[in-house]
Amino acid sequence: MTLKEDPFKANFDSLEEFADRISDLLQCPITIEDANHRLIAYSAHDDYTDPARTATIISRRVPEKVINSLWKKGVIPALLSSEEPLRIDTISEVGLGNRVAVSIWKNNEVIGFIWALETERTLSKEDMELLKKAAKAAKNKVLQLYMRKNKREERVQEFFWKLLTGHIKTNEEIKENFDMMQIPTASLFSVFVFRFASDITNDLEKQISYVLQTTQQIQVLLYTVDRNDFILLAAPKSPNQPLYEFNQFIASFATKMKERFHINSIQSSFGGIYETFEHIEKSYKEALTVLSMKEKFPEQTSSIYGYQQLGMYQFFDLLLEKKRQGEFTNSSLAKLQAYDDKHHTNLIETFESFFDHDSNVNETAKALNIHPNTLAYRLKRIAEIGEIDLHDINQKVKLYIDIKLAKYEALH
Amino acid sequence: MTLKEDPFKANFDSLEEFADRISDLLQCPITIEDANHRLIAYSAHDDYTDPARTATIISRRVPEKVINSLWKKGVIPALLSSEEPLRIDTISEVGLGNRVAVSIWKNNEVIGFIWALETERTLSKEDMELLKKAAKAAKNKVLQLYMRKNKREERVQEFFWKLLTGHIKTNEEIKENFDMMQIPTASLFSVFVFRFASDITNDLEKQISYVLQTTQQIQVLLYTVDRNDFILLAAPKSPNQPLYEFNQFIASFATKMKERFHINSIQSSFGGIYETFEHIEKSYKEALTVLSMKEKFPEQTSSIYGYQQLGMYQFFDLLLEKKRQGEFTNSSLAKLQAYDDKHHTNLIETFESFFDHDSNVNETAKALNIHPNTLAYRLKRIAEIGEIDLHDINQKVKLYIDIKLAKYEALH
DNA sequence: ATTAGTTTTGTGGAAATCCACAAAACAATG
DNA sequence: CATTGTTTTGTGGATTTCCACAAAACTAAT
Repeated sequence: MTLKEDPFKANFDSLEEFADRISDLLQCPITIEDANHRLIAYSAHDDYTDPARTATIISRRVPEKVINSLWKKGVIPALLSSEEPLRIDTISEVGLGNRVAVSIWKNNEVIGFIWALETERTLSKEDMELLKKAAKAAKNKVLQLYMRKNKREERVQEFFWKLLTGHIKTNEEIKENFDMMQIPTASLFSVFVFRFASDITNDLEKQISYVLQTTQQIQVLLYTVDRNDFILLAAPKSPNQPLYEFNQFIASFATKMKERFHINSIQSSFGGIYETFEHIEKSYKEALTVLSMKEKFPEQTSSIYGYQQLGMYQFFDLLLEKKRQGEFTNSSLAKLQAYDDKHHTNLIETFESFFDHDSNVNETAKALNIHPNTLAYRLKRIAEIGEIDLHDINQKVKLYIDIKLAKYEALH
Repeated sequence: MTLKEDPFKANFDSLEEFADRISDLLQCPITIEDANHRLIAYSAHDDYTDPARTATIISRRVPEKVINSLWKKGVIPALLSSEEPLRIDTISEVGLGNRVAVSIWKNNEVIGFIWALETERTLSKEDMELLKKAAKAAKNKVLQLYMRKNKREERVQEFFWKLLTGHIKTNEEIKENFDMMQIPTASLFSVFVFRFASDITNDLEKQISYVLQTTQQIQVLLYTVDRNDFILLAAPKSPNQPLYEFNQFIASFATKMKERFHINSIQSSFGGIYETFEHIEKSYKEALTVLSMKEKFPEQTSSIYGYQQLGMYQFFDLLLEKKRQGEFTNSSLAKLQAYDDKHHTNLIETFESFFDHDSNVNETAKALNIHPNTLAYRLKRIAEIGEIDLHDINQKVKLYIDIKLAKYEALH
């Protein structure tokens, strides 16, 4: 095979050099990414590049909206299932001009992509063939990067577990490690847990990792896997609305996993949002608490992900313990329960739902499929039978908590 | 002194005999009571007696409404301050006909009363003198009764303390003791604690005891004193509305102590209402909890006496403990607090009051002396600053509890 | 099947709450 | 002292809630 037949036979010092070589041959700007769409290398001395490429180079990763759009158009799935180069037409919404892409393979796995922008000229069939060869030639270089990353990854994982289990106590020590491993630090962070239906396989881990790496809604600091839990330390992009950002992230994570990999039924949560790293263990535990509560109160907590949002459920374990010791007997609840049992009524459920719906008569009636007047009548009955004053928030809160607690106890 | 001059010089086997003797001499029905208006003896073979006397004999105590009325008219205070016989005109509301009364004294203390009904005839001045002598002669007999009672009282007190401190465990053993000491048992009961401003003196104890003995709103089973606490085991008259009865009793106890003995500022409470005697210790502890909560949350708990009514405050000690361990951090509260501190606003107080008033805008505005619109504005601000959803009852309850808890912690 | 008691649904008008907007008061700042 | 941002008060009208009463449906027991 002559150099003309395989122009990438030569050795290259760096991937940058390699990118320049392709660029020279094809006469168009070249970008090389890893499997997670992080920039590995790009050709220099290009006259024109489209906004998407510029943004990619600046932030050293492909912008999320571009990735999203490529998924939606089916580009990435196609690249992941074939070694053939693929032409992508302009997607002007995300600043993407015409281009050709090819995936870089190692065994049966995609480990990167090469992009060629068709700014000045359109690639011919031969050019496409050349690009395919380039992808094959790039394999080893990209793989080396991967290996190095993996080794580092192992050390980082060990460190993360130490943090999660509270084996590193002082903030200085933690910061030192962060610096040493070149993990970015953040002023605010929280631990996320994504619980999958079954144990997380290597493939699944890669897919999750892919979604995380390409998500730019949050800043990923560290992550690891524990059986069917995917554990993540992450920081918000801006410190103003961390809660909102985190919730957004969880929602989009779920939809992405579903749309792209057909994985549903992920239970997600995150712990408290803290400023100092000593609280990582705490945040992790809190995230686990949220998951356990979501299991026990699916309806109530369906839209709750953060420990903050867990509200009063935060101390249910504590209360349950005392309840078990026979502490909090509630005669109102006992009376209502007795009445419900005897007359097959739903007074307790009615009260619970009413309180759940912020004491809004109409909403509650709708939720229970009853007439608002029926609700009013039942409430009057509840006050009579349970001997409670429905204007006394204290009694109401107590009854509400006791109802939830009884449910919780039944499930536990 | 001849028998004619002092016709009571002779010995009498019983107080009944003594009552008959007075009755013979004065030609009218005679009733002898102890200091607590319990019937000690009464003359037989009387043709006519008024309804008040009949009721007294039947129930072996003067009906409460009669006592109340006698206090109101100033009769009892007069009898307690003078040895002279006193004529009382008909009080038809309570079925009391014309009569003459005299108190029985021992040293400087009244230990009983003699009542002479003027059914057939009106007593002359000489008759009144005779009655006074009778009162003097009755002293020793009545005193003997007292002594016997006191001895029994001591044993009973010891027993009660064992119950309060949980030193008698089994229900059978407790019942046995109750029977042995001839204390009436009841199907429902609770422990009351009345806390006075200073240590309870002998005099005060007698006054309290007097009010208790003459109260017929509840059934007094046992009582004792612990420094400035008066501890009482009592049962409701009927098992239907124990809560209501107990609350009524506490209110009337307070007014009576105030009106009759000018003692205000009694803190009252009662524990859980139970059916089996093993729970006496628990009920006592609960009553103490109520008092401690009343001390810490005077406004919120001013109309609360029963442990039941304490509602969510029941588990505040528990929560505080966890809070101390740094468990429940509430970033919403923290943010609101920071804002309040910086801008000298009252967001937290506003929210607290709003929740206290069952989310009623008008009431809250009135309580805070602000315009309802101001309240609406503040609530909007609270939602923004604290990042909480004011339609989410869970978050609201949590914030509310955290606010109260912070107050509680500050006080403790 | 009848009946008494309880529960649910329907109706209409009084009362209250909610909402958007404007105006005024206030505090902090340079 | 003028400016700026925040907070409070005022107003009018749309909307919702509340309440009392009547009617209908349902349940359990005779």
